[in-house]
Amino acid sequence: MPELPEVETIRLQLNILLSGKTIRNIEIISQNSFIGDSGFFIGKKIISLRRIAKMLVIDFKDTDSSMVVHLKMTGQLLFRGKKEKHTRVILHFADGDTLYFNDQRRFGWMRVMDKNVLNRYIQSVGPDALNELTIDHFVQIAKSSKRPIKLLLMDQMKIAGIGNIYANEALFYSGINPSMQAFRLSNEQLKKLLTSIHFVLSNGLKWGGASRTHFRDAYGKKGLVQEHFSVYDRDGIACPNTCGFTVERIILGGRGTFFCPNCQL
DNA sequence: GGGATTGTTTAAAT
DNA sequence: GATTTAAACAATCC
Repeated sequence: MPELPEVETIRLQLNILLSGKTIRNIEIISQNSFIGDSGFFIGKKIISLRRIAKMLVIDFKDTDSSMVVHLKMTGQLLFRGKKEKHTRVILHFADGDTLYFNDQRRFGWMRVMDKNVLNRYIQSVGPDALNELTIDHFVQIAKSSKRPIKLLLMDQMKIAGIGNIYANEALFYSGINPSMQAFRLSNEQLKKLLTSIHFVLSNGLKWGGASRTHFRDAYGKKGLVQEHFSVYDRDGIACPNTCGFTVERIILGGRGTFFCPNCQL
């Protein structure tokens, strides 16, 4: 479930913990969890970590390839972890430190990615929802789409970093129905929505991410966002605005969608 | 044992 | 051709 705040939480931690370290060995426990030749990174030194949309990019000195990680639903990256049932890959560093990649459902992956391939991907994703998205660009994106606004928010090719949790929450804070066609929203509504997006994402980061089920930070700690959910995973529970209605759950684009039918029109 | 779960990709449809 | 929708996929839990 890691979305922008969760991945960014881990990136900030690992950037400090791993920068300067040299890979001694990569232990692959589940073959499918590491794509490409892991041997490529042995002896290579980490420069720093980047986040592209929901992916983590580890850059190394003197190479044209990076190590890219996608946590998908249940992935975890634990610094100095220990081997457990769902450990898929272990990075061993020259100084004896370790990084464990655990992934219960094995949807996530680590891979070797050539700079050209990575740059092509970077070109294809939209502006980062937290750091790059301007109101002008947001209006332009919204006005040119007939899709329900929630699906547009979650489309990484249009806007990068927002997943199901933060899409639902941002729409609640801006009082917009998730099914509303994007181009029908007024400039005023879009402005409010962008403010809400920045609000829920920066709060998500402040609280260390959402750990409803699997998410843990690099130290194995849970985030606190789930204690602040307004609508996500709260169907049948009273609207936080105490308007007298309860949160409803519908399916939109095949995904669970939560909203207050009274406060979000 | 079927349905729900996620983000991404690919194919099909408009 | 571009935009949009649907299905498929990875694997596991309840």
